[in-house]
Amino acid sequence: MKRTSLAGDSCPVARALDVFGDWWSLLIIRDASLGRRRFGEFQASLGLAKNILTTRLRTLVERGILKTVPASDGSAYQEYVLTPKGHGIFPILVALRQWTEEFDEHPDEIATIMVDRAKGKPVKKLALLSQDGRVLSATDTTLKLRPAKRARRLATA
Amino acid sequence: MKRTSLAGDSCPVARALDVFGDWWSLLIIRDASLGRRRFGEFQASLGLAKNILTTRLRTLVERGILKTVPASDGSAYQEYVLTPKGHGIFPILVALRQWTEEFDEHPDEIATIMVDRAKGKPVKKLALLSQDGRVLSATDTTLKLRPAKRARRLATA
DNA sequence: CTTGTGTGGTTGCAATATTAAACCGAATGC
DNA sequence: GCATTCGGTTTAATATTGCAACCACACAAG
Repeated sequence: MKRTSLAGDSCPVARALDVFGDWWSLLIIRDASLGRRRFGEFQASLGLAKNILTTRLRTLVERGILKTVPASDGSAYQEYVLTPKGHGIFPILVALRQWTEEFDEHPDEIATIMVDRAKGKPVKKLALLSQDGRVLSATDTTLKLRPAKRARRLATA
Repeated sequence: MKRTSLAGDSCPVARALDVFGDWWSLLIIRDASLGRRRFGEFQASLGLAKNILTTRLRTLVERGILKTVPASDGSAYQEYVLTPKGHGIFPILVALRQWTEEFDEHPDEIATIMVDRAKGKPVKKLALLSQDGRVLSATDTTLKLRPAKRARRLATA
């Protein structure tokens, strides 16, 4: 089987999926962003096998999404918290949430809505904007080859 | 293995992952949003086993992400194109792309950048806005229980 | 200090998914 | 008509997941 690795892929979507594109990682990250920190909290919340949770936490730490912190409630156990790189996944969670809110067949089964903490009102949909502020749809965008980074301070001739 | 189904979960993130959260589906959707339509195009582009591609395409069709259209270049084969529900996944792809662009250890390996088709300039980062237009970070948001939909036209007393 | 319990894992084994490769019929191309 | 491509299906080998049992350590009570 050997899940083909996407780490060397040139597509940024594939590269992201290589890091947290498996069945559980994003749910662990979601839980972490909701404030869960302990092994037992994740296990109880997600209901996954403990050995799987162990390996997922380990690779998420290896990849810089989570870090372990020595303690928090005084006990000698460790906790798992998001790094900045892990917090950066937040917009992806929002996008997933909003897709379900818009397209799910049984939206009545969705338990929660995301609100602006200050006002308590639902957030707006994520919008993709151009540099001059227009809202862009998929068809308004295209991909360009990334310009090669020019070598600094090295003469090209 | 029996991947535990997330379809009945009350979390919208989990529900989305249940639909296209496996190793290949999002990459197929990415390819479809780039205009690929044929079985062979997907297989060549992704390099996955053909039987897996077969089952993935079938479940994506079942779940309303893709639909088969009878032909397009006159040949008697069928093609796979995104439904509106499938096109709705676009912001998720953008969010994944932007996460890699911001946090990947080897950003020089990313081949493409997403640009505004009209102007050719890079798009801005997805922003989460409140109803009154403030940009929200993860800590500016919280989750609230979804208010139950009240039955229409039925007196509550 | 000894027993008991909860936390945070590890280890086996059975079940399942992925892969690569062979095979195959129908549709095209020549 | 003949070879090739397209779009799969089948098969066997291999990898991953899930479940359950086990285990070590920390901590608390006595």
